[in-house]
Amino acid sequence: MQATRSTADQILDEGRRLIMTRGYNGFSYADIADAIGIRKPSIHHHFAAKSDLAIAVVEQSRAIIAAQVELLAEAEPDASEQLRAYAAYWERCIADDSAPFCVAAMLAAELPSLPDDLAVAVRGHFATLTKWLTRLLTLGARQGSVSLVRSPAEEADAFMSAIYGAMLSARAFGEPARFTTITETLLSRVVRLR
Amino acid sequence: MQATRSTADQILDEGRRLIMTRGYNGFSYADIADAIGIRKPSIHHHFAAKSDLAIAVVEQSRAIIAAQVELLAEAEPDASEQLRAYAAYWERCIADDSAPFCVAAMLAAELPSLPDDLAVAVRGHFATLTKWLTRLLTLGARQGSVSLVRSPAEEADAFMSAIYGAMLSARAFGEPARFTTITETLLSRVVRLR
DNA sequence: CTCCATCTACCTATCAGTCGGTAGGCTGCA
DNA sequence: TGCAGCCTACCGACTGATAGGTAGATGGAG
Repeated sequence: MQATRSTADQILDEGRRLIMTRGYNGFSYADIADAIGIRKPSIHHHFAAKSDLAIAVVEQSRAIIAAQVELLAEAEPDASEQLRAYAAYWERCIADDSAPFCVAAMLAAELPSLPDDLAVAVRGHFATLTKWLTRLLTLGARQGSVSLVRSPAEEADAFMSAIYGAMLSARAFGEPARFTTITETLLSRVVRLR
Repeated sequence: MQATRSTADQILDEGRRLIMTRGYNGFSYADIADAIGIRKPSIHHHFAAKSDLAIAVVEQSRAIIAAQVELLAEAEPDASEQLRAYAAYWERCIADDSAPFCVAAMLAAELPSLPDDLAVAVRGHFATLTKWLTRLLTLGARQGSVSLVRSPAEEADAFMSAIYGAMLSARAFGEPARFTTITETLLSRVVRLR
């Protein structure tokens, strides 16, 4: 274990930050080079093409989310609480500005202009996320802790959309707190009182 | 009235199309020049800077929406029906690919990297839209056609977020129909049955 | 003659990416 | 022990393409 992060990891971190704030078309290798104090060609040594870096960022995000989801399922058997925890996770990220936007959501908006292989990775995230949410809502309906007016799959899509829309609103108004208000409104419609 | 659109209008139209599909950082004056068959510097004659063009696109969109909203209020006094009509408007746009994404939503995602004057115009759209939706939901609650669990302002934010999130989902999955499914789920939660 | 839209020609800055090369660490072998 | 051979990480200098933007000439319409 080394004290400082590896160069590849630093590039990955800065790449994630830039994609979240400016989007794929809004940053360059020069930005990353300046930020971490190396020269531009050195980045190509670690990530041959810009799309390779973006794909690595997306895949890393997916791995982190998958791990979080698994951890969450073990720690909290109640589906509605898992739903809350998912929203709370994004709340924290947006409030402390560590992740003011979901990487995949940002890239989804830019999808029509992205390289094909990157687009595939982005679509993969959405497929995985809706699958998980669908399972979660199905479980919640069985447990009686969430109330659905539509099929679990349709409600999962609507829930995910609302979360990502809330991120957009928070950014549009420059008010991170807006995310919290919106998701609370959302949850108060879906989660059954006990 | 002339048979063909003015060059400025053609530039505006192509600019709107490009912002919707690729975002502000995803297109150039060269793209527009190619699309409408003029040289690049001719665009500068009509819109001095790229940000001026984008601002014009946003302002035009806001004017169109304002006119539509006014027309809608006259034609349909029921708030829940106006809400449905608003969703139906976007459904049509996304289904026929004439406007697969809201210009302001796309720009909102890119906000941190936009020129200041453009950012102001974008934020203006969101302020106007939430104000209208808040009024509409207040009216709906009074009429008894919509059911709110939170304040009209909070519900308006949540509704708007859900609509924009639905656009993102439709794009992420490459399925325009997804927008319809999601907004129907949304409306079924808000609009009271009679 | 004037004005306006458009043009050609050009600018500087930056883009992603390539090239040849170097510094230094590790490995295996004599 | 010493050294050859290879490796990773990084560099300066560069490429062709493209970015947004400018200057000044041209040509047609009122």
